[in-house]
Amino acid sequence: MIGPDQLAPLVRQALSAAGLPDREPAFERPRQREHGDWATNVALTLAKPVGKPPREVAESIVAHLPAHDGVDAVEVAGPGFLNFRLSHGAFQDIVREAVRRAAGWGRAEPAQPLGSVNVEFVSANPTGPLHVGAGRWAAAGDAIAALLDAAGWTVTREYYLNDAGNQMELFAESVHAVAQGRPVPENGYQGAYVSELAAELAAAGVDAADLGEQAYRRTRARIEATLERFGVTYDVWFSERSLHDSGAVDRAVARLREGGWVDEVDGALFLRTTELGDDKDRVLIRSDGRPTYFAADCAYMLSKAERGATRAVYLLGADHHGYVRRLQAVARALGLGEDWLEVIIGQLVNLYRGGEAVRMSKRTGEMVTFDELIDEVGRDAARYTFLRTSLDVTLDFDIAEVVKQERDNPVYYVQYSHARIAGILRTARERGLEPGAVDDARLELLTHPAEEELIRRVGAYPETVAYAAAERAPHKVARYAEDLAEGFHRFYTECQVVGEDAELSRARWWLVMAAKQTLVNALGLLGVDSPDRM
RNA sequence: GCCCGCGUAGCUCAGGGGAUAGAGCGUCUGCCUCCGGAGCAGAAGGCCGCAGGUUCGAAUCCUGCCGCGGGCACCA
Repeated sequence: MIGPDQLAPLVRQALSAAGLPDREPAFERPRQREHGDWATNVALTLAKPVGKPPREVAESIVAHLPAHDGVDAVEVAGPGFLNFRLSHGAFQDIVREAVRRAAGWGRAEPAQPLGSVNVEFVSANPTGPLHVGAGRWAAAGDAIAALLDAAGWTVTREYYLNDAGNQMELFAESVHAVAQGRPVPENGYQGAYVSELAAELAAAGVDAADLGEQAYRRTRARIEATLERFGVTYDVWFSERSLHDSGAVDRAVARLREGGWVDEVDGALFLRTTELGDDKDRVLIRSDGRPTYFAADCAYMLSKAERGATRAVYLLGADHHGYVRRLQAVARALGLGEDWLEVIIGQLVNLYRGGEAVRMSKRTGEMVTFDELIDEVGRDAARYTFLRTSLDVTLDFDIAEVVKQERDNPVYYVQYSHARIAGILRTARERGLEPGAVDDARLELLTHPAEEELIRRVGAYPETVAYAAAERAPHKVARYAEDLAEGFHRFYTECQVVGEDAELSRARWWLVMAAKQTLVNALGLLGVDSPDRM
């Protein structure tokens, strides 16, 4: 693969030979095809310090640039860009490498493991079925975890179960009340789910004393089943209750106290988070002696570190962004290091049905469940719709729209390109094409513009994965997949794979294999299937 | 009031300080003797919210303003 890592040293040699000041050149993929495969603006940045016109600087760099097998031509263009055109040999290498590395194509190969990252996402309270908003965190958390894995991290996917505390008690009381025909308590949980649950438990002959616990277990099992159905598999389901039961909360509080971060005011224990960037101090232990949810959060964070995480990613909805400062404060108070904690805030999902807003309240029970969404639009379309948009943007999800465009959804555009390739391979087999080994294929025959463009897009895959991982931005993979699919569809329209010329057929067979592998890998990061038929 | 995010085509959204700002949907025009037309080619459609600033160069970075969404508990 020829990229900035290979080109930068050449440019620096040229700078030195031309008597220009040394500088690390920045490279970019030009938007316009005529501008080549890679471009750098070094000449523009050097023009002023050197006191020469940018194009003149650019010319002198080109004049001193060492030759390289992978580079065919270097041109000065526009205000003073250096445009690099890769050689056909470099293009052939892309096809061979994609095929050879197969499932590993696009994965980083760091010399040292990057470390162990804990990715926590969804973590919705087990007091009812997951609603549609949780779907965004399920899709995004899973994809970010996959991206970090591809970047070279050892990844743990984790769900934090809030199975202790007030909301849990309120939930149990609500189920009790409904079961006994009483009105649910103030701010309690109501709606169809709670009634159905109460009826189910009664039918199963569950003892009244056990009602709350059984309600929790069933709800938790349902959440697990929904996520499983969505294709999200967690490594760890972590119980908040276990933190209290094991004394982890007490240990965390003790540790914070030893660190000198704790004050007692009016009988309550406060963590002095203001000194650590928060806007007010936070209560750890209430004046009645009960620990807060926040105390459990501290213990939970400590637990992640003690279980070996060298980094922890918290994926939170924008409705929790007020937590960020206090979480950062806790990480500092626990001495976990500057980069240990990473909070990703995702904007919320607005749900519509035919342009009509759908409210999502768990307590009143008025909502569309995540399960219903999967039923209506399907797993792949749901995942893809969640992942196609940046997490920084509030997502308007119109169920009717996504259902209506079942054929126009971009996910099918991408999947269709894969199915088409699978179809080509079937045809090739039927017609007796023997592709041979990729190393024996005459890839130099792939000179059609549509072929070169497809190879170029396949070749952009590893840098896309690296960038998407660094930015924690799964949507960049989705957008890339659409570009790749487009490149394939254009190639398909212009070039026949299985044809008269056996050598050309073999070469194209391997090109199409490289594209197929790249589609599978990219969609795999997003948790979307690559079907052979649609 | 303070904090976070967002204002880009009719709609939903990409856009990594660069060269002529893109895609899907919608609208309009073409393309199936040929490996899958869930496709391809083309057209129309833009004060990149507004105003300053930094820069050789700003949709992109900084400041202010306007608009939209979210958050500011001894709740979780």
